[in-house]
Amino acid sequence: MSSPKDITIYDIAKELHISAATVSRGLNDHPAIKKQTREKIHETARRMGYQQNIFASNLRKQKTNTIGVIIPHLNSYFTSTVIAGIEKVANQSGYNLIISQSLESVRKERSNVDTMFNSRVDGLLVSLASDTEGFDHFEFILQKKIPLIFFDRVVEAPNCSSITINNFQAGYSATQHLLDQRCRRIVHVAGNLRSSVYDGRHSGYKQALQDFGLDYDSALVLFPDLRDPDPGRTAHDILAMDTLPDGLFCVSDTQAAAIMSELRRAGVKVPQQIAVVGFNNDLLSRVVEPALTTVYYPGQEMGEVAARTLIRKLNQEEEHQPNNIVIEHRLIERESSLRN
Amino acid sequence: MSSPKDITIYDIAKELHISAATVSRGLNDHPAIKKQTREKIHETARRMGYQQNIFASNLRKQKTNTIGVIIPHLNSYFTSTVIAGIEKVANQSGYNLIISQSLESVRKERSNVDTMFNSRVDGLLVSLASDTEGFDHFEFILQKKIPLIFFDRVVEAPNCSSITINNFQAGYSATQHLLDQRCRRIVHVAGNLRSSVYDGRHSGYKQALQDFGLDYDSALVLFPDLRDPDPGRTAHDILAMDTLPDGLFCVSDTQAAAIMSELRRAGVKVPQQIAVVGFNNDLLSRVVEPALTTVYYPGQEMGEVAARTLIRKLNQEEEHQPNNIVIEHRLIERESSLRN
DNA sequence: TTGAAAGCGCTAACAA
DNA sequence: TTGTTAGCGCTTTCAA
Repeated sequence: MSSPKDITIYDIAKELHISAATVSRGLNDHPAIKKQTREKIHETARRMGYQQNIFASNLRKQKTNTIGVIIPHLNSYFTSTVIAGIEKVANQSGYNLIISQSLESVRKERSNVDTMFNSRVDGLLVSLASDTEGFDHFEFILQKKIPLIFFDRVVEAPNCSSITINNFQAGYSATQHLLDQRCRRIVHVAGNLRSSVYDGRHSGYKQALQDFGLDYDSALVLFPDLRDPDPGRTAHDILAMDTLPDGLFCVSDTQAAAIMSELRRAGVKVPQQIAVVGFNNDLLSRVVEPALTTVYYPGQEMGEVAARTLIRKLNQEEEHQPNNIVIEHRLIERESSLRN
Repeated sequence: MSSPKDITIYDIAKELHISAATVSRGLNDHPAIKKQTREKIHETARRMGYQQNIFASNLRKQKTNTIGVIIPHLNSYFTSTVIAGIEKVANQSGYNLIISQSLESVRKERSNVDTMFNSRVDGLLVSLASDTEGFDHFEFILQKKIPLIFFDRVVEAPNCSSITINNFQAGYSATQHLLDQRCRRIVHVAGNLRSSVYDGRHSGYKQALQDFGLDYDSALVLFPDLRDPDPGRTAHDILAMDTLPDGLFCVSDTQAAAIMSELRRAGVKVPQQIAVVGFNNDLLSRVVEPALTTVYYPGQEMGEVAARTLIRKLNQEEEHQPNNIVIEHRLIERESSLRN
């Protein structure tokens, strides 16, 4: 774990002919310690190369100053901005992070929760795997009174706050945008409807059609496997439809971009024949051709809000009224859907 | 940190009328414990909802079973495959991970190293920020005898193994490929030359030109800020050149894709007028149009090898002969550079 | 303003 | 095969 002999507070105490308790207080800037003593302690600690032993401290304090973060995938622009936001707030408040990915699998998620628990995280920030159903693998976390907050992909749970966008509204306005562009046969490339975000977007799609007086046609809703997406097949499915659709609303930019690229390879004109809307404002949405219309929502802010909410709860700053915080989203119109 | 009263080995011991030491041994499957006792211990532990207190264990064992990983950015396909590889091997061997990003800044990297040290990681896996020069902020890690291994973006350091690809060769063959495609005026969009990977790729580019009998022209080598890339400006710089180049070798796919998209927007034909080669085989390299020729190297494997090497060292399985492991790379030819 | 002392939960040397 | 015991390094109560 480290070199033969680490410096402890006892070494400092001996050096200064004071007690270890005083050294401990001095290092933690306890107000009862004389300023002069405190400074001497700090200086000696620095000189001797002292490093606190967090384990001893944690063991004693019954607190780890660590926040666990469980996310479906590291591998996206959105996720990495969320984490940057969490990290920023956490570091400001003296918390460390343990991050792990569920890779969209409940099984892995379950084991992640266990690991987090064993690491005695003070609190947990979770965005669910897309095939997670139910809440049972979090029950014991709540029983142990470990604060738990969901973000983005959430689940209704007693006593848990959540940070989301209004996915229904986002799906609604994405679809409405396509309708405004004179699309009448709109394919929705959906995600697992067990997942709150995909369910919301799908419902929004449905409602927008209905409000426009169009029938919902389940043949137009596709469910590719998000864990192992094969945009080639999805594109193929679309091309094989009796009547080609004229609009495409995908739950992610990566899906949208990949499918769009396949469609164009097959000679389909975007947006003239098929207008395309993605989701997330991923980096690639600006790079593909045509640039993707997409729904933007601020990952960094979502991360910051989630972390701040958790830390407030950890500090008991307020009665833990669990509440649902909704972050703003925005449709960004680009060439992939503009037909005028 | 958890509910009022956690179950400890003493509770189990009392329940079974045996000693805490026996419980500890039983839980750790110590061979000296009778099978029957061991099973009884495990079962009681499960029944009572026992969870090990890692801090007490770490404190006692002077070992954390944790590996620290410092990387420039979470936000790329390559990085996330590397981490998946590290995670796989680490979990198999019972190690946990602490991950943090330097965001391409030495300052943040330095503080990450400190945090890792304070968390008493058993070993450290590092890919350097692009502006890192020198090695001083790792000195104390080595002094404390914490095994340190670099991967991808490495630095010459005493007693440290490293896992890389041959960036010189990769840069060489990317450039050679462009020369084969009849490019004679090849722009290199480089990275900070302090960084091993970018330096290697740049040298390879240089050497390939020279071997082909072309002069190296520093006006053709651009250095965009990787932390805040503005491909618009880089593209603009290229378009403003007296003679337009006919080839483009970028140190990353994201750069290549973004610049290519700008160039095409300005009416440049790719690959006919300018052939483009990227690096990393990022997800987007297959999605952009035309698909990007790129250099592939296996992130997952790099991660696995790095983790395996570190764990071997931690287990002292072999004399720590520091060595340089080189992973294979491969040029993937796609439409963005094929002019025939 | 400081010190003495107990104990957080676990592991391992030594003893039986 | 199991138990006794000490101690990892720190914080905090109580006392001075």
